[in-house]
Amino acid sequence: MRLSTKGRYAVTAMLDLALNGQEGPVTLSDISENQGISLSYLEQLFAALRSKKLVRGVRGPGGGYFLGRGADEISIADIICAVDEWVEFTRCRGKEDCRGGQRCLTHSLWDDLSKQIYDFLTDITLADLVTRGKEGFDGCNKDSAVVKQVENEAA
Amino acid sequence: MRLSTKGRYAVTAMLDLALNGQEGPVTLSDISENQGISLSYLEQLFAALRSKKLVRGVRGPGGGYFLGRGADEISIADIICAVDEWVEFTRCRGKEDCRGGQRCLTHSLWDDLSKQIYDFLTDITLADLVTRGKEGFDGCNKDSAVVKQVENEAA
DNA sequence: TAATTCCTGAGTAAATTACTAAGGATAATG
DNA sequence: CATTATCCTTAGTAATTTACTCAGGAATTA
Repeated sequence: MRLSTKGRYAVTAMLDLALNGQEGPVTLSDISENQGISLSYLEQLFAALRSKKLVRGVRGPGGGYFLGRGADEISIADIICAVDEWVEFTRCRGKEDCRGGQRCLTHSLWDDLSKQIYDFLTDITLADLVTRGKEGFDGCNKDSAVVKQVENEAA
Repeated sequence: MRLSTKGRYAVTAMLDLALNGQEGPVTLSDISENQGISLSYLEQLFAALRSKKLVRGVRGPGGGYFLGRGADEISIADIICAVDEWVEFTRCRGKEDCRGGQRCLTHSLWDDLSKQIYDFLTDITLADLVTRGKEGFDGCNKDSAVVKQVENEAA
């Protein structure tokens, strides 16, 4: 699994789509303005999302983007995989021999963790985020992991 | 949360340390050879790990690295945070006003997800990986998330 | 003293990120 | 039918990050 800022841009844009796409298509210009992402970069991201059928574009005036399927059928892992190339890390899978020992074990452990993260993000859908967000959210100054981290480093 | 190949190198190296550091320090040369990571890059990574007290270096012949504390007290999040700078993504936290609505909500949702991922990786320790790995592992050809993904794309 | 290891810093090629620019394709609207 | 709004495509690129090479210095053991 790979989770970079590129993936975040994609998830954020998809969230915007899930929130605003109820009564008609959402234009990239809207998302660009709402989320502070450049239009061209969005177009690049949406080319990838489109190719994985995660969004559907409608051309012409009044057009824009819809989610490609229900928000409850789109996982965070789907989105991240669409825009972040899945880079294979270990070298011992497939045809290469594993030298029967140490090296293989470490790599297997990594693979195991990688799968856990993937499964975790597969279980979270856009709909989940929207629902949870609308239920119990205390706004922008919420004690997020980011804030927590900054505080840790200050101490 | 950010999870790049750099973070993977660090986690893999720490796993190597957890597995091999039982009876004495492990040299970076060993890890370099075991995991196929260049020595200089390891030194760069270990400078970061050392500054966060996740490893302890012993100089001179017979020296090497130890884990800075018990493998059950080092989480994957600890490791990744040590080497991957934590980049703040949203712009509406702190002093900026949230324009009371849409933009803030999307960003909050992202923060929430970010926290979930962070908490998830905080709960997994090096010791967990080692234990789980030694218990029920079926080797290198295990059905990892990576393989699953490749299969999905082929279909 | 010599060897071995950690430790530090400078420099760098390759890849990735995030963007600008320029335009074509499609569809709604006056 | 001409205009306009949007998606869609391609090319290029500055800034950053990744992963590395090189060149040494510092501490410790033998």
